Amino acid sequence: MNQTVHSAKPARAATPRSTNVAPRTNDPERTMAGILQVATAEFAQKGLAGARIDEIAAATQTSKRMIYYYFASKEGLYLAVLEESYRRMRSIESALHLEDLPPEDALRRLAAFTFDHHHSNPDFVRLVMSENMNQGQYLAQSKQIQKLNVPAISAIQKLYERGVHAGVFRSGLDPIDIHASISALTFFNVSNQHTFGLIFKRNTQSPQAITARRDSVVEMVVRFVRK
Amino acid sequence: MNQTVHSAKPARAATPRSTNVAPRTNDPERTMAGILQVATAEFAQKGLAGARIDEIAAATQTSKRMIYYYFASKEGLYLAVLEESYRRMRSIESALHLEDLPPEDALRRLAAFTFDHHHSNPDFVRLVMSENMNQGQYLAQSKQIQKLNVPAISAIQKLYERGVHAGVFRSGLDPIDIHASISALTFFNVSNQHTFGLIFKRNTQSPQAITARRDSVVEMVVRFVRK
DNA sequence: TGCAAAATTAACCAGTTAGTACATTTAGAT
DNA sequence: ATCTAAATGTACTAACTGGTTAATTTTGCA
Repeated sequence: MNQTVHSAKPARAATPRSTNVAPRTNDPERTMAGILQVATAEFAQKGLAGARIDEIAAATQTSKRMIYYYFASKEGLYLAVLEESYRRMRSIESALHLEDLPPEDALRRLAAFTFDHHHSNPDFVRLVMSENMNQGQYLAQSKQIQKLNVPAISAIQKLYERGVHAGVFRSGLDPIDIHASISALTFFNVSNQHTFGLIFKRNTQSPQAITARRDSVVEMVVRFVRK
Repeated sequence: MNQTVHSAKPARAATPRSTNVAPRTNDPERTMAGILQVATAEFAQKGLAGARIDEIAAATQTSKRMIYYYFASKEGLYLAVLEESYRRMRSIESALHLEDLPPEDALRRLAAFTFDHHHSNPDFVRLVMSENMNQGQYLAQSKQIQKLNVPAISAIQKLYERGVHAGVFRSGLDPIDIHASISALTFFNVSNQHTFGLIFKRNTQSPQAITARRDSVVEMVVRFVRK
């Protein structure tokens, strides 16, 4: 499947060798990005052990050799995928502007947003599941990732403290604990959809079911902190 | 590692062939149970794709041949492990006697019990994670499993209805939705412990942390249904 | 323009892994 | 005691899979 790359760069007509074959164009960034994109889908779908380097290579516009050239090993590629996914995830989270809303509205918005966020990024959810199956051993190797948490917590912390001062939230709660509950409720909805749907014979992913579940999750979070 | 099996059955001194080698004793049930036990640990640890039949065989007192004799394939063994785990899990759940308690106490007990249940059965949690990575395709094949859900829901349903009639729970809630929330909060605590602990630099599994988290989960559930 | 480093390709390889062929032994029924 | 079916062990294999070797092409720069 080595089709012509419709790159932004113009395909120069360099040294036409034998036939009218398009010349190779070097584009490291595009090559890496392409590999990462394909690998993300593959690892999210099948996990680290289930993913196949050959299949990733086949779905790429480049070759297997390039994977090893840029990422050194299957594990190296997996870690790169993990880091990239976390980074993208956190960057989206930042633009929520919870400061402008009254505390309870802000909390509702945060919970609903997190719910939708997980729901519309199943690949991220599955990568996190996969990494937990690996006991977090790859994430533990990442120097970059462990810095990206502070903003998420500081947002919820500020919001919570505003609510306490305004007299609408009860005091003595732990922001990380609140965050854990929000994550649990919203993550599970995606991560366990298959077994849960199967056992309770419910379509948990219909638009109605999703809306109802989101409302329930938001309500649960709000009632937990409300005075 | 073919040591003598200390079976309940007496090792008959049948036809001493050449040396003083203990004679083989046929014990299908023990063989199957042994395979299942080892395979449960292996699949829970590494998932379907990561598990190795050779390693399972090596950890058993029997041979690889026996795995295929009784379970036909790696997938067959995996499904058997999944079914057995679900069955064991549900059977423990049944003896809770929630009927004897006032509704809110019963709900607290149910939530706390589920929390402890997941916490002390990480292999089960990991098998469910693994099966969700497989999109539930193996659980979907199981005829037996999908019957075991009714008791869990009917318990929570009765409890909830009692609470509504007693005027302590608000009405209009869906028992399965309540169950989903309890499951989410308790399951996540085990399933995502590695990535969560890593990112928030917390030991989420210390006795104190576990107790605090359980209290928080129970409180959250109760506040959700309370009037 | 020439050249060294970076980027890329294609073919290849050795170890692993699920699964099997075949011979043998045990258990229970007659 | 004999016989048959169930149970088991040993050794093997074909395909897969992560990774590599070695040669080639492109690119930026002096």
